[in-house]
Amino acid sequence: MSVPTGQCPLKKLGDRSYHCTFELTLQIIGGKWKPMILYHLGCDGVHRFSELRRALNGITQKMLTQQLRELEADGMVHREVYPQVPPKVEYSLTPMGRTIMPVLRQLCAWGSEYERLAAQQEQAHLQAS
Amino acid sequence: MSVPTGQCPLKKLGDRSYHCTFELTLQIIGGKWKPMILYHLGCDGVHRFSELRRALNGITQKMLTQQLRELEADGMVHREVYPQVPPKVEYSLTPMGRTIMPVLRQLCAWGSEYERLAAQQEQAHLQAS
DNA sequence: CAGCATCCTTCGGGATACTG
DNA sequence: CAGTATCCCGAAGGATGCTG
Repeated sequence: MSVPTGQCPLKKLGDRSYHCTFELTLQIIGGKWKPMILYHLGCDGVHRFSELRRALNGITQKMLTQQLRELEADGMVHREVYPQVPPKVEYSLTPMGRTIMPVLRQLCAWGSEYERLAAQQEQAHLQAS
Repeated sequence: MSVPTGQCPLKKLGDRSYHCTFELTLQIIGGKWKPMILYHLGCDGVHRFSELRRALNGITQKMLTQQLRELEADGMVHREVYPQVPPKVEYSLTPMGRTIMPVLRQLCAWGSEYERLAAQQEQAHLQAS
């Protein structure tokens, strides 16, 4: 596994460049909204645009479109357009997209554990005062 | 494990609020620099401020300070100040901070796999044209 | 060396209006 | 419904100078 140091040679993949695979990962699934988008698509399956928007809680239409297009370009998300009126578009994870789910679940599990420990400490702190 | 939907009730932990533990995780270790900072501290151990800055490749002093303070406040990073001239400050992961490393390694491994598959496809595309 | 304070710029992203 | 297309603001973050 590549170790992420600034000293690594710059790699290229398509029009993207990065120093290590960790950085590559962050470029693909990092940012403010992408992890949540992927998580929703992974947990609940296929989603329409407006469903995703409601689920994301606070994301604007512009941002959601933008992030989905980037995920699509990176082969993580599939966009299915139904040629009908009114329009219907469904988003889902590609096979590649599905491979990130175990890691996202781990992140979520880590959060649960952190929550548990932090709550304990908060409790202890209250008792001390 | 909590499912991340906007419909969940808002939870509180300290002065932080979130809808699910996945969101909590992102608040703690998400953002442009934090994953890389944690990864460096986790892989290479203790780091001085200037070492980290060099390793991070492009981060400004202001950002590095800011991110380190937030990680410290969240119990992920330990800051050891040596009272001497010139000053020396060393950063390392706390026990809590170390618990995130397996997940970060998974993210890195995922990137390697993505890189491999994407490179294959790029190759196939070149041959076709 | 490891910061803090300040100023200043960029651009992420919100609001709004319009379309196939 | 699922988008584009603009306009525009404000916070994120860069540059610089100073200090214990």
